[in-house]
Amino acid sequence: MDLAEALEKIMSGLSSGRTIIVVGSMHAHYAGRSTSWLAEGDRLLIIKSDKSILIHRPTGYEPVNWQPPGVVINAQITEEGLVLECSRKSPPEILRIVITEVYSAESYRLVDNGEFIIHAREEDMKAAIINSPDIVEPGLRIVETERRIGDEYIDILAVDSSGQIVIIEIKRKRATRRDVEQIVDYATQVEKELGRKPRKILVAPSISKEAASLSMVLRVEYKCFSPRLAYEILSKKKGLDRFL
Amino acid sequence: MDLAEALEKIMSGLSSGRTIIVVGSMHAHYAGRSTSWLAEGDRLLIIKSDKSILIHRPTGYEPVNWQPPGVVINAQITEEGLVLECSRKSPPEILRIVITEVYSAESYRLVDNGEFIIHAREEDMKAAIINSPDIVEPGLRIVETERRIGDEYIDILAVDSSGQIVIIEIKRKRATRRDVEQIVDYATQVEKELGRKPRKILVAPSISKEAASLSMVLRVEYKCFSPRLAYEILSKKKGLDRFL
DNA sequence: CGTGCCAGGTGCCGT
DNA sequence: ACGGCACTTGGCACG
Repeated sequence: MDLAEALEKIMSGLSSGRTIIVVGSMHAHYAGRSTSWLAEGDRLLIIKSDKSILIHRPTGYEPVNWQPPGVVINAQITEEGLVLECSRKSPPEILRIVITEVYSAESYRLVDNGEFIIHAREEDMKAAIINSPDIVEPGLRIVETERRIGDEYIDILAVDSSGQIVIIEIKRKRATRRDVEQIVDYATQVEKELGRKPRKILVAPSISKEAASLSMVLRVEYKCFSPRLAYEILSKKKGLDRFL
Repeated sequence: MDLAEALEKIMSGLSSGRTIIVVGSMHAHYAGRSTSWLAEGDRLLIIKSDKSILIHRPTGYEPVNWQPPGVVINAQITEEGLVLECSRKSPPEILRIVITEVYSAESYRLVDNGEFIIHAREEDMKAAIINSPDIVEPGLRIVETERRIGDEYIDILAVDSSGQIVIIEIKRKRATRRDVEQIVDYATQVEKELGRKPRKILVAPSISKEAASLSMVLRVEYKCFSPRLAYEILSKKKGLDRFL
């Protein structure tokens, strides 16, 4: 396809809020939070209807260059080729794309109001524990969630059957040494604020060897629980609720 | 476009290692590390030549659903529509895409050997400091980089003009409370291992108010330095080297 | 393979 | 705007 023709497709697509797909050979330069050069090659350029921009190579998950939604786009043909300058003010950054050959350039009016539901995340683990604290320990009572201590947040604050304060930190993946350190830091903050030494329970599907030995030293308890199991429990409960 | 025609485009594209772009109405279900449902809507489906898969909505940077490179793809037409089952074993997960309407389906043989160079990252800050330790403090001598302490890594280990050990932790962005805690943790490890209390210097373009007050308490020093400045210094040095 | 850590991370939510 | 934090984070380097 001709560069001039492609420019027209892009301009009309931009003005009508369509999603534009250009397949072609291009190079790009980015300057902003970082600085990058992308040499010539065949790529997929996507300009979405919210003016977010993606340059995808023919492999891999990530775009090689991009701009977030809402950039200002300036398009023109120069002796270099079809030049797109995509810039924004905060943070100040610019992506300059030079398209030298166009294999395809089309725009589409895409209507997407489809709901997106995601489960089996940390949020589900939290919900399941709030719903049934016994998952962590029999007799546990939830006091507060997302409690702010200083600048940080504690997933769940609870009280055990003997009346002692319990800090619960939830991780959806294998708990690391850092996670153990984090909950200890929370405990220090809580003790400073409430004047009582809390118990510390790390809830995660597994725990690394290093984290396990550190947790012994720092008196952090570990309870095995997974996002998948949490989701199953919640689904079952929801199913029952429908019956009752 | 007809679903059967689109299926043929996809199959031939897959067998010849092309990058496939389908624009159409679809819904999807993902199960694996998490679980998600995506209701019907207009989207952009990309199957790259390495068999990575991306479903992009008409807005935003991120794909709504995806699969990393190397999945096994099964495509067929059922009464639901054009069904793509993309699965992999480790971790076990599957993305099931049902395309009900196709606006466009094309495949392209993309050749992309273009180099990608990126600068002004943490790596550049480290390189600049190793090259000219005076940036951090006059008289500083680098001892070791990426020193492993336990399971963790210290960016730079150095010795100051008075012979005291210095731990340097580099951050490309504003230093947070957590960064201060991290370097203190490193210092504890170093003291345990080397038997001497090290100085702790946090190098970052800026520091949050909370982090600054915490650094006072925990005796963490702060030195202002940015990835951009590091990159400029390195570029200048490289330019000089060419002359000498 | 797991383990740690950076990333132009992005996105969400809160002050 | 800054701050904290999860994410199917992805990506890389290293033991």
